[in-house]
Parts: sequence; structure tokens; C-alpha cells
Amino acid sequence: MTENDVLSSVKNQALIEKRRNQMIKGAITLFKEKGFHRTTTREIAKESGFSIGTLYEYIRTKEDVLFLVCDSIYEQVRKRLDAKINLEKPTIDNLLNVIRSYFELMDEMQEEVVIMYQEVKSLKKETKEYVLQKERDMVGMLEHVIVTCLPDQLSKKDAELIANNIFIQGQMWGYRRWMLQKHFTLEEYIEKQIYYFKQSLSISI
Amino acid sequence: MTENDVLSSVKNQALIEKRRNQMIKGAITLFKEKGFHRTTTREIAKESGFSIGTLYEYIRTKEDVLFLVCDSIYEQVRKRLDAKINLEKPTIDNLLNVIRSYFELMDEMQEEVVIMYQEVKSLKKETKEYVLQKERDMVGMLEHVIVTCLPDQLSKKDAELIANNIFIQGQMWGYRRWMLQKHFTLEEYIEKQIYYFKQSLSISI
Amino acid sequence: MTENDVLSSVKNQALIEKRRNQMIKGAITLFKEKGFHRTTTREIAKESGFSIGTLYEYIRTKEDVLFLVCDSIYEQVRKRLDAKINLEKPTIDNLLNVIRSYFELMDEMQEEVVIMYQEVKSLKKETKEYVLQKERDMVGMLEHVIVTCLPDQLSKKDAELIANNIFIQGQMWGYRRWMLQKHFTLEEYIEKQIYYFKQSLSISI
Amino acid sequence: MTENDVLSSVKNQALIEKRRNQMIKGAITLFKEKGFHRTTTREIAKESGFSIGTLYEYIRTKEDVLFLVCDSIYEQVRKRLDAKINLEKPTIDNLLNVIRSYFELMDEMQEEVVIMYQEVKSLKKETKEYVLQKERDMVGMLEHVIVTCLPDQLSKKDAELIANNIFIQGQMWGYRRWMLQKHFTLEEYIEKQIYYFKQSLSISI
DNA sequence: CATGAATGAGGCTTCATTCAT
DNA sequence: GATGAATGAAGCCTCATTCAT
Repeated sequence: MTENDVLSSVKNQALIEKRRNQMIKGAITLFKEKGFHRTTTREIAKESGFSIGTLYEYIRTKEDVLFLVCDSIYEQVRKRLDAKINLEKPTIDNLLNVIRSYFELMDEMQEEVVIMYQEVKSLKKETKEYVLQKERDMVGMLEHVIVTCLPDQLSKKDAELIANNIFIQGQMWGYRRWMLQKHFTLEEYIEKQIYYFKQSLSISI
Repeated sequence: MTENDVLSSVKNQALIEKRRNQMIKGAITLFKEKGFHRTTTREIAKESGFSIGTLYEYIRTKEDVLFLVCDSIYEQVRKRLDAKINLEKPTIDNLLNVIRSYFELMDEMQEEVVIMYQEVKSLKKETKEYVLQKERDMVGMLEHVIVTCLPDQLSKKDAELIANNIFIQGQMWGYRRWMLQKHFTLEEYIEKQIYYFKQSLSISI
Repeated sequence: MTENDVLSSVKNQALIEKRRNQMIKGAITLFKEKGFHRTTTREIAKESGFSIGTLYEYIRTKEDVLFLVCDSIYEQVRKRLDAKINLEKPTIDNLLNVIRSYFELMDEMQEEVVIMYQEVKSLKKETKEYVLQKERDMVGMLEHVIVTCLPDQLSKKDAELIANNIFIQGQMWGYRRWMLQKHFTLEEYIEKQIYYFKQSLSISI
Repeated sequence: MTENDVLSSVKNQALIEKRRNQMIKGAITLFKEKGFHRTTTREIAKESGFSIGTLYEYIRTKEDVLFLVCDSIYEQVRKRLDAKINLEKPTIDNLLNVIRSYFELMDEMQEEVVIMYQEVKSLKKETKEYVLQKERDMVGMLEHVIVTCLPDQLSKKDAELIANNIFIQGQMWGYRRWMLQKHFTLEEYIEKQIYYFKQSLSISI
């Protein structure tokens, strides 16, 4: 199960790509506003700029749209995070910068992250597993940076836990903005989280 | 907007309480399984042990059920957490015990927490605000314990951040169990989180 | 089929009378506002001052209420019209006074008349026939006055037609008030109708 | 609010026209039989020859059907009446012919008129106002013919009253057929009404 | 007699999906 | 490839009526 497994009756691959991107963009706009369940396929078609008939030329079920959306968001996050990671200089500063970048990324993609967070559960088992694997990969990326950049050896488990903590702290910024963003600016939030992160690993300034 | 604002055409208060509890119980069972949107009112009625007509004697819309469910879960968590908090001895050990209890609570109520986490968004603005206030209250409880039990003064903001971190680490245990519970037992998870919590606040053993 | 054929499980006749009067009064209030179909039996019970259970002690179906209402309105109109008719002095003036009285009555009972006009059709064949007979009787009363008070002999048919014309001119005052009552006062309406009535029968002033 | 304000999700105007005509025809058949409230949307769809889903492609609520039906009936009556009116020769004979035609029209459209008479009240305020305006227009047409064709000047009010009288005498023929059509043929009814009409205006033969 | 909780058939409407053009 | 009209299963909710207390 990958995004290429979403069957389309159209043959022209370039067109498929183009239409799906329109569709994903349209769907995200709508999902942000009203969630997956309250958005109709007709609305998605309209927002995407084509007819309901055309929509169904590129997907088979409404769930396919959700899958494409989730997949697309994950891919975007993953790619952008990946771009920030440079392990040639495995220093603590490098690690901290990755974490900062990750938080900033989560800020920029708040709404998308919220969609994923709330709607992934509506995917059916198989596709959900595929998407969650991407999440595991991303946590794995963080974990890898942590292990690589820290001088003291952390156990695999500790690294995993810490990676998860950072991961959800990033998501929390967007997901719980109603709670946090009234009292913190992004910079404050990042610096405080970084501070406690360093403390927790006894990293001296 | 409180749970008493969900209108019922039945007058007997004790009966309302009883039926609503049946309803909440039934609904939670179903929401665990298939989520709010995929559960029908008829299924809720059936699972609750009465007819669709009776269901609607105690609520007015399907969303009322969701509200009652969310409200009930929050109340339960809040009460049980409250019971664990004893500020007569504001020691660090006491604080750590509260945190441990909170994690254990989140473990016991995993499924309920997942429901809330995913479905609160389907409430309409007004009731959502009411429910989220309960979440703020709970974070506030943690924050209060932290401030009270720590010898060194933490700023309000730092306390708030830390309380939020703990709060979501608790939720994460249930919400991301597919990621965590393969590699950690509850005890491991708790002890590691407690360990890093102490580190981050420079609390010596 | 008479109003005594609406079965009641209550034995006490005086009580039946009392309750039915409450019920008719309540129902008329509601029917005026929203019509028969949009009024629920619960609303009728409430407006009548007793419970839904009690309502059903005195009727068997919702349609029974409509029947009692229609029957009651007809009876009221009939009685009040009857009271105005005095055939001891069968003069033209007497006839004109009856007609005036009838128009005034229709003005006073506008709303009730509208109910009947619109809802009788919802009665089932049998009871409708019974109610319509009352209408025939009333037209018959007018017809009788006409025949009796006019010096020149009118054929039966002509009398019937004229009685019907007057009858619906009276109803029209209430039923088409949105059209008439903007431009006419009741007095104007009556005097003009009387004027043309006299003209049509070549009655000199 | 006009019949074009009934929203349809179908774009092809010709098709909308066609389907709405089917729908109106089907609905009238059913409303004649059981009235608006006792007719279900599914029955309307079936009688119209398409599925319930298709029905709702052309309307938004059941009330829309009622509106279309009422509007269509009024339009038909108005057009047919209009076609009978020829004011090039504003003679009394011409006036009498218009009245005759109107009565004949009411005879042909008895059932439709009954529907309107009984169901317009179920429209909501706004659409009801629109439909009643059409009724005012029709009465206005009669009024205009009366004023134009009569040699002696009638006051505006007198013309209005007389137009209303004729208007409801026409409706009465259908609406009170249970009373009238047992004793009168249409021709008798018309001739007698015309006779009294002439009398009332002192029109000599 | 009075009450009101319980029932469930049935009504209106939505919307994912198909398919002829 | 694109369109959009057609479909009907299925969802939410109402309300007349019953019956145990």
C-alpha cells in the first residue's frame, strides 16, 4: 500500500500527478475547515477545480482522498525535516538546530498536522499502517540524530523515548494551540523546550 | 453549557442520570470501536439497552451523546487525578507520585482518552469550549502540584510548560501505543519519564 | 358518528365533558398557530393542562381531537346563529339583520372558521361527512330565513344558491382577511355586501 | 422569492424545467388524493417517475414541492384567465363572458384549486406571501375587467368587493362541490350567478 | 383516574458512487 | 478524459400511541 496503489482509471501519469495535487490541495483546505467526515466528495471536487465525475477518475473511494492527503502531509514534513538534517557535523549544536527546525516546521504546518492527527484514525487498517510507518520513520530520524549527535551513549530505548517526547512536543504546539499559543510565542516555546531538553540530558550550555 | 444543559424530555432526574450513564457506557464502547461518525444513533440506543425513541427522550441530537461522553470522561479523569493529589505534604516525592498516578490513570483510561482526543473536535464551538476548559483545569491541577511541591521557584510559564509536557506524555502513552507499547512496559515508560523529568529540573535522587 | 362516539375510557360523564372542553380550547389555540398537522399530541396535552396519558384517556386518536374541535366550532357557530334568528316577524329587515349578525359572528370567530376551513379535509370520510352535514344545516338555516322573509317566492335552488353565497361571503371575511381587511372595515364590508344583496333581489330601500 | 429561487443542484435549465414539471404533475396527483402532509417525499419521487435522490437534485425541501405546485397552479389559472380577457371591446357582454370563462376554468381546475386553497397555509411566510400576491393579481384582473366594461362608474372599493365575490364564487364551485354539485349543473350554476350578478348591478338584459 | 417513560414505524434528507453522454 | 445527472442505502430524528405504576 503506497500512494501509487490508489487506482486511477486515467493512464497519463503526469496528469494523474497534476490532478491529485489539485485534489490534495483542495481537500486540505476543506479538511482544515470541517474535517474529513463533514466534507463531501462534491465539495472536494469543486474546491479542486473539477467535477465529481473527474474526481472519481483519479480515486476510487472518498477514503482514498484522505489517504492521499495524509500521505502528502507526511511526505512534506519528512522531506523538509530531512533537509534540515546534516550529519556530517554530528555536534550537539547541530542536534539542537534540528530540534529547533522541527519545531518551526510544526509551527508552519500546524493545520496540516492537526488534520493528520485527527483523521488518520479514519483510514482503514491497511492504509493506516502505511501512514503510521511514515510517522515511525520520522521519529526514527529524530532518534538517529539524537544518538548520532550526543557524545554520551544513550540506550536505544532512551533515545526512542526522547525522540517521541520531542516529536509530540512539536505536534502539541499546533494541536494544543488553544492552550499554548495564548501564553507563549513560538520562540519562547522553542527556547524553553530546548532548555529543559538540555537539562534533562545534562547538557551544559 | 454544562452537561445539565443537554435537554431531556424526561422529568425524573434520577432516571435521567441512570439512562445517561447507560448511554455513555454504550456509546463509549462503540466509539472505541468505530469512532463517533461511524456510529449510528440506533447502534447507540441498542448498545445502551433501549430503543431509539428512548434515546431521544434523553438527548436532542447525536452530538449531545458525544458531549456527554467527552464530559463524562473528563470528569472521571479529573476526579481520579484529584483523588491522588494530596498537598498537605508538598514534597517532591509527593509530586512524583502524582505524576506516576497520572500516567497509571492514562494507562487505565487509554481508550477513553483516545476517544476524547479524536472526537472533541466534532463538538460545536460552544460545547467544545466547555470541554476544553476542563482540560485546562486538569493541566492547571498538574501545574499547581508542580509549583507547590518544588522547592525552587519556577516561573508561571515554566510551570505551565512542564505541566503540559507531562500531560501530553500521559496521553501519548495511550494515543501512540502502537509506537510505544511495543517497546516499553508501563513501568519502564513511567520510570524513564520520571527520570528525565527529574533531570530536567535538576532534582537529585 | 357524533361527538359522543369518540370513545373515552373514563366513565364519569361530567369529567369527560370538562376534560374535552379543556382539550378543545387548548387545541384551538395551537391549531390557530400552527395547524393540525404541525401540532403534536403532547403539545395539545400540555396546552390543555394535563399529561399525554390523560389526553389519551379521553380520546383514541389525534384525529379525534380534530373532530372534537371542528364539531365544537360548528356547534358554537350554529348556536349563536340560531339565537339571532327570530322568525316570528318574517320581515326583510329581519333577514338583513340575520345576515348582519352572521357576518359579525364570522368576524368574531375568524380564527376558528379558518381552522375548520383548512382542517376539516383531514378528517376521515365518516367524520368529515358528519361535520359537513352541520355545515349543510347552517346553510339550510340561512336558506330558511331567506325563503321565509322574502315576500316574492324564490325557487328552492335560488334560495340555496343565495344562502351559499352569503355563507361564503361571511367566511371570506376571515379567510381572506389578508386581502379584504386592509381595505375594508367590518362595517363597510357588511354594508356593501348587504347593499349588493338587496340589489340582486331588487329589494328597494 | 420566485419559482426560480428553488435551488437545484442540476445545472441544465431545460432539464430542470422538465423534471419539475414531472414532479409537479406527480405531486398534484398525490396531493389531490391525500393532501400535502400525508404525502411522503418518496411517493412524490415515485409518482414523478424518478428516485428519491433525483427528487432532491431539483428541490431542497419537501416544502419546495408544495411551493412549485401552488405556483404552477396559480400561473396556469392566471394564464388561462388572461387568455380569456379581451379589453378591446369593453362591453358588458365581454365582462359576462369573462366571468363565465372564469367559472368554467374553476370547474376544469377544481381539484387543483382545492389543493391550493387548503395547502397554501403550509408554506412558510415568505413563499406564502409570494403566492398570495398572485391571488391578489388575479382578483385584480377581474377587478380591472369589471371597471373597464361597466358603463357606470364603480368606486375602487366596490369593484374590489365584487371581484372578490366572483372570485370566491368560482372557487366555491370546486371547493364546496359536495354541497353544490349535487343540486346544480355547471351551466345552471353559472347562469344563476350571472343572473344575480347582473341584478346586483342593475344590468338590464 | 392520572402520569409520563417507553416504543418503533416512518418521515425527511444526504451523499458516496456510477455511468451514459 | 471530463462531465454531471441519477441512484438508493442509510442516517438522524419525530411523534402517535401504549402501559406499568
